[in-house]
Parts: sequence; C-alpha cells; structure tokens
Amino acid sequence: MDNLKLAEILFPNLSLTVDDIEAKYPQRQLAPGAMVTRLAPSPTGFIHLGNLYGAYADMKLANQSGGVFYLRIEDTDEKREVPGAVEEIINGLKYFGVDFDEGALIDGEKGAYGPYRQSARKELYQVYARELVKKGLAYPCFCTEEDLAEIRNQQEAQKEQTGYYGRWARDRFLTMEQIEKNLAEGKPWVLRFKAMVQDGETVGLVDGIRGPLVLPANNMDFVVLKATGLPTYHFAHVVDDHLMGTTHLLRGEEWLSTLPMHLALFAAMGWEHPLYCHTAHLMKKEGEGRRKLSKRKDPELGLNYYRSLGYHPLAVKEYLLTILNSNYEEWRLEHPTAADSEFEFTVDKMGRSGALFDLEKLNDISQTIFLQLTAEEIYEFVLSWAKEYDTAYAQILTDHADMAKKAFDIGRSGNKPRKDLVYGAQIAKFSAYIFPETFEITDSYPAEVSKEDCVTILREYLQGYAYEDDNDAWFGKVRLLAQELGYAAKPKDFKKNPDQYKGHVGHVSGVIRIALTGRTNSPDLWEVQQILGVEEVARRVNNAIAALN
RNA sequence: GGCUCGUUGGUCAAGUGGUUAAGACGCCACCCUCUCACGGUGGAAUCAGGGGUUCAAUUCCCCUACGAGCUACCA
Repeated sequence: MDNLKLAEILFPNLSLTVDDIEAKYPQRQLAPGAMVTRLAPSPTGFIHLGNLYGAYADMKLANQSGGVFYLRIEDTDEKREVPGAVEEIINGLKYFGVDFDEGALIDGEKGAYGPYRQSARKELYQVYARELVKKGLAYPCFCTEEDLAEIRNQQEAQKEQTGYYGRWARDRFLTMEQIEKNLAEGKPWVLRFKAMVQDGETVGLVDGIRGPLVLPANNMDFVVLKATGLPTYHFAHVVDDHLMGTTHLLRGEEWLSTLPMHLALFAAMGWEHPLYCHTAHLMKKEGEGRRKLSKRKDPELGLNYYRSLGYHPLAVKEYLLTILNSNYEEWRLEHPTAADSEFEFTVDKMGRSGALFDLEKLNDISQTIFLQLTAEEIYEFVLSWAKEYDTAYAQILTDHADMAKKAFDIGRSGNKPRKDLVYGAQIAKFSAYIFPETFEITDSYPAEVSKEDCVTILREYLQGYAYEDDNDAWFGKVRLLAQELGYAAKPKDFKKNPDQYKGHVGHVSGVIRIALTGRTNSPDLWEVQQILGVEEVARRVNNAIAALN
C-alpha cells in the first residue's frame, strides 16, 4: 500500500501543512511550573455542577501557577448541539466566578491559540489525519451502519469482544484499487486509526489524581474523522491539547476507559501527552444506593437551580472547594476570612471516589458566607436575585431599602453573630416579618399564657413602651411587667418552682414577639422595634389586641 | 456479558504496617439565654465481607459483594 498516495487521494485539497500549523501554534513561553488548563464543554445542554467543579480546579491550578486557563468549545457533534448553549455556558460560569484567560467568547474569542471552537478547526484536524495516513496509521472505512451491526452480531454470537479491531476490521485490508473504486462511487467514509498492538499489551502512565495506572493497550481501530470530516472527541482532544499546550488535563473518570486510545494517538503523532487527572463524579443518593448525578433527573445538578434559589455564588464555590480538595476545609478553619485564592490547590488531594452532594452542608457554608458580607452587599445581592426570580419581593426591597438593610444586619455584629440568612428564597421568607406588606401573624401565642393575659400584656406593654429606651431598659420593663402579672422574671426561677408562677418572662416576651413579628422565631425584638418605629409598633400591637378580642 | 475505576461514621473526609482512627456538616444531651439562633461542653456513630502476607493490617496482595463508568461516525 502506497500510504503517501492514499493520503493524497483522501485529502486532496488541504492548503496547510504540518509545518504551517506548528509555526502558528508555537510552544507557550511560560515560567517553569506554569500550568495550562482548560475547560472543554460541549454545547449540548445546560452547564451543571460537575462542570463548575472541574472549572474551579482548572482555574485555581492555572491562576496559582501563573499559567493559562482557557475555554474550548467541543462542538463536533452537530446533531446534539443546542442553540444558545455556548452563551449559557459562559454566562453561567461567569456568575459563579469562573473567568477564562483565553478561549471562546459569546461573540468571537480571545487568545492566540484559536480558533477555540472545534467546528472551526476542521482543516487542522485533517492535516494531522493526513499525517496519520502517511504513516500508515489510519485508513478509510466504508462500512455502513448495517455492516457494523452485522459485525457486532457475529461477535456476540461467537462471544468475542465487540468492536472494530483485528480481523474484524474489514476495511483495514482494502486494496488501493478497492479504495479508489469506493471513492469514485461516492461512498461515504470515515477515517479509522490503525491499532498496532500485541494481544495482552498494556500501557502505563501516572494519573495526577489516581497515581500509577496500567491499562490494556488500545486494540480498536476507532474512528478519528467522521463522515462529515469533523474529528471525534478522541482525535480532537489529542490535536487540540497538543496545539494549545495544555499541561494538566482534568476531566471526568468516564474517560478512563478510552484513555488508551488517546495515549496511542499521542504516541502515533510523536507528541507528549499532558498530565491526565481523572476526577470522580458527583453522586446522588437514591434510596439505599447512590448514582451519578444525572442531568435529566436531578434539577439540583443544574447551576440554574442554585441561582434561582438565590444561593450566593461564593457559597457554591466555597462548598465545591471543600469537596474538591480534601484539605481545604481545614485550611479554611485556620484562615476564616482569607480569599480562597490564597489556598494552594493540589491535584493529588482531589478525591478518587464520587462525593454525594450535601445540601445541608451547602446551607451551613452559605450562612457563614453571608456573615462576611456587609448588609449593603447582602441587600444588593438579594435585590438582584429577586429582580430575576421574585419580582414582588424585589418591589418590596426597593420600596423599603433602608428597612431591609437594617433588618438584614440584626444580630450580626459581635463575636457570636446570628446566622439567619441562607439563600435568596429563604431570606425572602425570613425577612417577611419586617415589611408592612408581608407582615402577618402566622404562629400562635405561647400556650402558657391565657388569652386574657395576652391582651393585658400587650396593653400594658404598649403603654410603657418608649422608643428611646436602650435594649437593657426595654427588657427591664418587660421583666417588670412579667412580674406584675405573676410570671417569673427569670426562667430559672420558674423552672425551680413551676407552681408559683403562671410562666416566665420568656412567655411574656413571646406574646410581644408574636404581636410584633407574627412568629415565635425572630431576631432581637428591641432591634426590630428600632427599625419599625413607634407608630408601626403601636399599630401592630393594637391590631393584635383587636384580633384577640 | 467484557473491560476499567472505586468502597473509612448518616454525609464530606484525614490518616498510617503498631494511632485512644483527626476534623467538618447533620443528629442527641447539657450549658448560656427573653424566643429562635449563635456560641460552649459532651455524646452516639466508621475502616464493605472473606481469605492470605506479616510478630502485627484499616493500611500490602487475592477473591467476593456493592457502586460507578466505558463498551458510538456522543462527548
């Protein structure tokens, strides 16, 4: 077989040569140790937590080493492409704090190693595919779907490994005449890699996360170029990551089993492969078992889920970081306020087994994230969330900006701050008590207090209420009132002698709390009243009295 | 089915040929306390199972079970 001639017949119209390309994509001039990483999603749907998880790792690796983090769009499958997906990927990632040094943009791109959309790199792949043919390492295959199904059936019947390989690789043995004839007849063809391995041969490499790995060498004559002339993932990955100078390649563990193909390709091209790092999948608990989080079944996998609920992007990032690197949480404990960029991220501390997504932990982290924001920042964040997902609440926040900010800030100072705020939707519900439009009495009065006493307490309380009182003076009055009505001034006294009292001051203030906030659970009452103002306090107490009668 | 990867409390996990097997979230109890929180103290709870190797195995090897992934002209 004349490989050079075959290459010429298969690729007659390429304008570029290998030298042209190598000249256009020189090795990157970076400091030693600088890592080049990438995110390479395919525009087939929404971006999910898994993408974000990987993106943070890639970004940290590049940033902390003075390297480059770029975005490449893997759009070689025209059938599955979803319109607008690229925009959604970029915007979605940006919202959660992922920025790229170079790569695809919504319109166009930036960086010298483009194009960053694989569909625009068709000729590049073909030039290298032609090289493969020249070396006798690739050949055209004219098999139809039916032909392949037939091969598979036979293999299954004979209990042999399925696939296109060895003696089953029908078109591997085509003569030049047969190929020319097929071509002349206009038969569609794909280009297959010609696997050259002995039975039982293995390949070894060191994975950044999993350590040394020994895998069976690839024996499949897999497809390198589809009938459309576009490459498969395997070929595109090898060509692109070589040309774009990727040094550390993070990807999901689903690629582990096709890794030998990629290794074979790198070897065939005579290129060095990047350091592969195969990450574990995020899992989901289902019944007794666990399974990979799935795009279809699990809305919480979509980034949009967290965004629509109003989780702060920093909270999502912080949470993902804790499951990304096993020693991050410990570091965070020692550096509670440091920027996460100060944490040195290492690939070998990434988990080998899939983590279950833990919403409760996210909530916990989310609470402490809000603690670090100012009331102003919280307000801005919640408002921008509400504008998109809860317009009624957005209107209220706009109308009562000052009130909202003060309410968000209650009890957050000092060294034992409250952690009331978790995420947008929760905040909307939690803060409802403060605004006149949403205030309503939803909880019931303490069972220890009779209806008559409730009325008495509220009447007397309102009479004695003075806006100028400080917190201590205010509560002193409540204590006094409690005592006058036969309630213990201190809960401890009541606990010791429950028969001597109707209840204790907590029950009395509970009545006031219900009247003022509508709930048994509210931030500090004195502060709430400072925000509401005398008139509103009086209005709410009077309404409560009226409702009791 | 074949191949590959994985398995430490409920969850995230540290860790090592000899440890009282960290820590975090959650849970429970108590303390603090005007509620709820926050905070503090304490507690329950883990090396999937079985074989080896070894003086000694959670750690090394093998098998089994379970989970996951791949087995496309998808990525």
